[in-house]
Amino acid sequence: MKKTNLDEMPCPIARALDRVGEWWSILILRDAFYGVSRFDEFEKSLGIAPNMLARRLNGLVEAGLLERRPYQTKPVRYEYVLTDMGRDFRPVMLALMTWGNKYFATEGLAMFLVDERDGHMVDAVLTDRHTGDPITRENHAMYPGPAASERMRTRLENNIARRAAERAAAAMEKRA
Amino acid sequence: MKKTNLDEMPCPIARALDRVGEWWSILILRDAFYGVSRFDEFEKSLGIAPNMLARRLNGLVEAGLLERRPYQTKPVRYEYVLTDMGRDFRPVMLALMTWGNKYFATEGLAMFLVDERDGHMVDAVLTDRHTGDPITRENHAMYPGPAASERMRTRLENNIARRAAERAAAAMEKRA
DNA sequence: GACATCACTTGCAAAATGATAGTAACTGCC
DNA sequence: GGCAGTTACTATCATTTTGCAAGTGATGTC
Repeated sequence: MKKTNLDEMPCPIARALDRVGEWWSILILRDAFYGVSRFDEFEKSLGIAPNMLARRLNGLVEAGLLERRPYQTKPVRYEYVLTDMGRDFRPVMLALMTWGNKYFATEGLAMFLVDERDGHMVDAVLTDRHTGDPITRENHAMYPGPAASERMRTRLENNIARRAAERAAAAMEKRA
Repeated sequence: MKKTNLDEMPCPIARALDRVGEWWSILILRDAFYGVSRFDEFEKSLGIAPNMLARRLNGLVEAGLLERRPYQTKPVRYEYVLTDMGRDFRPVMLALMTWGNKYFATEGLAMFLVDERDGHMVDAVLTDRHTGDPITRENHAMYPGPAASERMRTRLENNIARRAAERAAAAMEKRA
């Protein structure tokens, strides 16, 4: 979350991190997904210092993930609620949770995803919306688009070429 | 990426962030997914100062996402490659990319996901591995598991109760 | 009128970041 | 044999960020 000027950085991952890449931001969003919205709730829930919390909340509001809105007058008090952009961040959070559960839930699960229609525990996987196929290393790769920088295009094309070569070698292997 | 002692923090999201939550870490992983593996490649690709790069690479190795291994002797030179844990981080990256593309690709796409079997562009969605249903705000929620802290359990249960009440109210509305 | 609530701000020490420069172990070239 | 080039770093240090502790202001409650 720093000097990165966007012209030099068309990468969607870098731009996303520019919004949520600071230490507390994602934890604040996590709480927002639980329905936490008030300053003191965040403060207690996270154990964060109030000045840090104020800085991060302002940052997330500026970034467009949270909206600061008054919930009472006399005295005016504000709460912080997710915008559409913020709500759309949920898949990232769930992917992070899935990964965390897989590797760091050494004393058992602390939380998991449930389908509330029938109460079953859900294993979240990324799939192709169109075909329904799971995304895999074997079948899927990133490709440069029209807005890619030169550097990015080169990197991605190198990767694509390398993968093609590997596949060709594997096919040879199989035939032999 | 700091003082957080794990006993106080069973949340899988917090633990995940403890490993990859620092500013450069995820960008380094992004490059690793493109096949970048050498110190100077990362340095050039990211435009990062070498001391920072060394710190982050060491961090990611310690965290278990990268493996440092010699690729030549005379002189010994090391490269950094993804471990299984690192490779499993890919869905998080792709979710981040999807979100970034949706909101910040103002000059057009810089990169996108392709199914290389037929070359079609993929829209990645999180789904239930078992049923294939997409994960939605309406149908899915986080539930506390056996390893949840008291605070976390309370927060999640509050959220679940709030959602149930909202659903009940919505059902009333519909009936009327 | 003392106390509590809530959303913050201020001041400051400690820690992290990052620009610049340097090192170490080689290889290849003339 | 010497000198540039490659690669993977480390060292130094100014700047920036973090985060603890304390304070503030508007209001309502006992």
